[in-house]
Amino acid sequence: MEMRDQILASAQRLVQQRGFNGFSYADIAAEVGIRKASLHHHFPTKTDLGLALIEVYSERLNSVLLNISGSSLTAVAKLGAYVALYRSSLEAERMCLGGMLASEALTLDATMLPSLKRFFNCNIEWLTEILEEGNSQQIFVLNGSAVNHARMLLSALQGALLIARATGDREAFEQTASSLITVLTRKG
Amino acid sequence: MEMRDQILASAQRLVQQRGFNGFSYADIAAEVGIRKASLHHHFPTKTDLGLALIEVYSERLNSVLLNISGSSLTAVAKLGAYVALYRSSLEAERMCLGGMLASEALTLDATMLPSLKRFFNCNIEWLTEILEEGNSQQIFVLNGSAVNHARMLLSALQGALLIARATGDREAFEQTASSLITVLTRKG
DNA sequence: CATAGCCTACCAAGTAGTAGGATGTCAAAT
DNA sequence: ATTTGACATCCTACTACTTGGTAGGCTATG
Repeated sequence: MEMRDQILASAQRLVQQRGFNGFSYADIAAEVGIRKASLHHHFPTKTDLGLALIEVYSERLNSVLLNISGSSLTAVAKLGAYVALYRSSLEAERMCLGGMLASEALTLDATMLPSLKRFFNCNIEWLTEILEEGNSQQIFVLNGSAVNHARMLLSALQGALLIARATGDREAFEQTASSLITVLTRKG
Repeated sequence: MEMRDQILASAQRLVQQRGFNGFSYADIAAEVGIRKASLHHHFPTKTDLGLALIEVYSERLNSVLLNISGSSLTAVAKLGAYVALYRSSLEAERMCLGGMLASEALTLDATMLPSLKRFFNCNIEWLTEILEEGNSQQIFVLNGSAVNHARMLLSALQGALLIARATGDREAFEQTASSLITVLTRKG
């Protein structure tokens, strides 16, 4: 199972940096040191590989999110930890895997779309929890529903990562991220 | 010049829907009804085509934005008109051209990146103007600087479009968009 | 003996891009 | 007014390369 994980790690990096249409089996083969044909033994089609990538990525994210939400951090700090995930993507010049695949949605095999949708839903559900937690403790000042704020946060972070990665303006990402928190926590 | 415009229109649609790495000269050729080789007469390389696309797209956007900011609409309504641009992209199943290219930034010829960066700067500058206008009229309640709010708006709309297009959840886009306006206009 | 994992060798289709020729248009020189 | 030449636009035909994927064989491990 070692090789399978190497392949997944390489493919994940390639998708996050170059997109699903921006790399080939040859790229992975060169990186992990086996032949192209051998890759097809582990993942018969590129769609199989894509599905596995979303699954692994979602699982790993879920476990990280559970760690954060189960911690003793304040709601604000939990949100900060979530933001930090995007920051480290940016530092590695990687887009979020979900966001990258989302941009290519119309070119993907349709079987990948439900998994992708589930990925975003998980993010929103987790954010909603944290927002409700912070709201009930009067740490956050929500106007609309928590789920709407969650959607806003997710969208803004995906967009900020998207743009900062392309422009190379890391400072813009930081400003956007802290504005997002400020907006939630300010007393009117 | 008719053919050149047809090519640009076709290519723009293809980039917005499928990404710069998601279409080929053959796709355009089939759509506009000339041969692949003839396309190279108008745009010798795909990078030339990409540069022209950003330029045309930016110019058209700038003229739309000038119309909005020069109108007698309230600042909130001007923002609403900006949001409407994203909404119509979503309805056409298109990503913003800039956002799409941003996701593929690491695979693009580096000569395209400065134009792309300029595109995002134009958006932020325009949004900053509108926010300052609304702030001085006490229509908006800004916490941080106008430019930070502008970045947040741009990021959130790009992200909302990205996600809604992939999940097919148009309602999520609307909720996000109206949350963004609410956050700006609420009195604490 | 079966199967997992890898290999060489191959395939059909698609990629951006080039060479060179046909046709037309338009402006300057005759 | 007509010829000439430059240039624009398109074409057929092609190249060199990459793409995802397959066929079938080798070897080691259970």
